[in-house]
Amino acid sequence: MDDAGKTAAVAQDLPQPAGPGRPPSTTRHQLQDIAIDMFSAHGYDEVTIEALAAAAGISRRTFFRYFSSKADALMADFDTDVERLRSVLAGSDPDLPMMDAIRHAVVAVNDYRTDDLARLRQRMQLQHDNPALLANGILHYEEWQAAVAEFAAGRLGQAADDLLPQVIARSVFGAAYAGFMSWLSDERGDLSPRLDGALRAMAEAFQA
Amino acid sequence: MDDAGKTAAVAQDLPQPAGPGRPPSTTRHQLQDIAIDMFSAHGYDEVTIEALAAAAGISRRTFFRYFSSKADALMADFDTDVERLRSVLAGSDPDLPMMDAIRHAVVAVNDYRTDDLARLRQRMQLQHDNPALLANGILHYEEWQAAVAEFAAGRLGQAADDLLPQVIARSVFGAAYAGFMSWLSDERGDLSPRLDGALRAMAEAFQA
DNA sequence: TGGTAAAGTGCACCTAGTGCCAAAAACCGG
DNA sequence: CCGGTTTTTGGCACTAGGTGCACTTTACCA
Repeated sequence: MDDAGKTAAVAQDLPQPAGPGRPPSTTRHQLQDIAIDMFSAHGYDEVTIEALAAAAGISRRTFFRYFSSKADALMADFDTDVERLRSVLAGSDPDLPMMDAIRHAVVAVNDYRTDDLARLRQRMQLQHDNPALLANGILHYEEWQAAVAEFAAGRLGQAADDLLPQVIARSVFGAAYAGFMSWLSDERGDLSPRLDGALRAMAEAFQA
Repeated sequence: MDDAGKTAAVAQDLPQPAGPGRPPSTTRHQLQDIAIDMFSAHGYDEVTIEALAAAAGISRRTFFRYFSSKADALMADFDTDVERLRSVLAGSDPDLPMMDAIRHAVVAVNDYRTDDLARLRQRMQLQHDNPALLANGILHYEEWQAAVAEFAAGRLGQAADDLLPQVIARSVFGAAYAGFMSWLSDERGDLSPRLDGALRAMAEAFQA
């Protein structure tokens, strides 16, 4: 399957067709990469949007055409991740118990290639170190939780904003996030087993 | 026990002793009340700190001596809530199963009096309606989760940042938050049963 | 009455974010 | 080759949150 995995995230950034009008000077991904590097190197607060835009060869004003906020520069592809989560959940085996289906989907969606994983680690590290990034991140995670809630609701024959689907979605997220943090604290560990372990641990913990 | 419950939160705002130096013009609670009212009435984004400070009879600069940010104006007493959670957890019956202890503590800490509950509802509503407030809130909730994680770690004989305590703390928070949201969506419902129900639902959901 | 400590205030300044409008750079049909 | 169209870019002015610093106000105490 070559680099089809990468394409999923980059695709919408490179619509080769090139219709009329002036072509974009850069892409969200390019900007994200620059942002990750600069934030990691000098600290989030110390990097002004001015400097970031300059490094990318665009103007300050143009930066805000690519991202609605400075913190969002790290969330370029997360929204597509949520889309992938949605589709994986939708296509999961109906005979599989709900929690297993969710766990498999979460692990599958986060099965990045090595270099993407390194990038993700940098991003999570920044988010872990800087409150502003964590705060902003949660706004995106709401969508992630909504995706899980909708799936759970479908399985349970309830509405997505009913108590049980929400409890499941939000506690699953919490467990998954703990898995991410655990992975982050280990210099050399794989993400998938951490996520799987975290979600299994939750299920087990609440049986005793 | 009269209004001892209220005192817990207000106490540190009214240190009657009055040592040397100029006495404060107001309190964090007063400011919070004003903020809740103004935000609810005109919308969070529309209320400038200038206006808020003016309504409280202080200067813009002074506002930032009470709160480190505009959004924090709604979090005046949350940090003391976390302290209460910590002490309730610490004093819980060692024979009680961990999850029961956590559930009881969470419910107990959120057993507000009627008027405080109305205030809490307003606060949660604002937080639900405004992304900036939700984002800021999560920063405080990290402390809440840390309190639960430390308790769980103690019970399990692990470190607070080990995987399992973190999974428990973060999933419990997720479930509790779902309980809060459920309570919020009902015009007339009690908070305690929602929280209790949410935490029980989580335990049950992960057994099947 | 003067001193000291704590709180308030004014001011200058930086940066994130937005609205508006003009300029640049691609494409198209003639 | 040219003018029109479309899309992105960029400059400019402006608002508002947040901070550092120096100074003033208001209390208590000796």
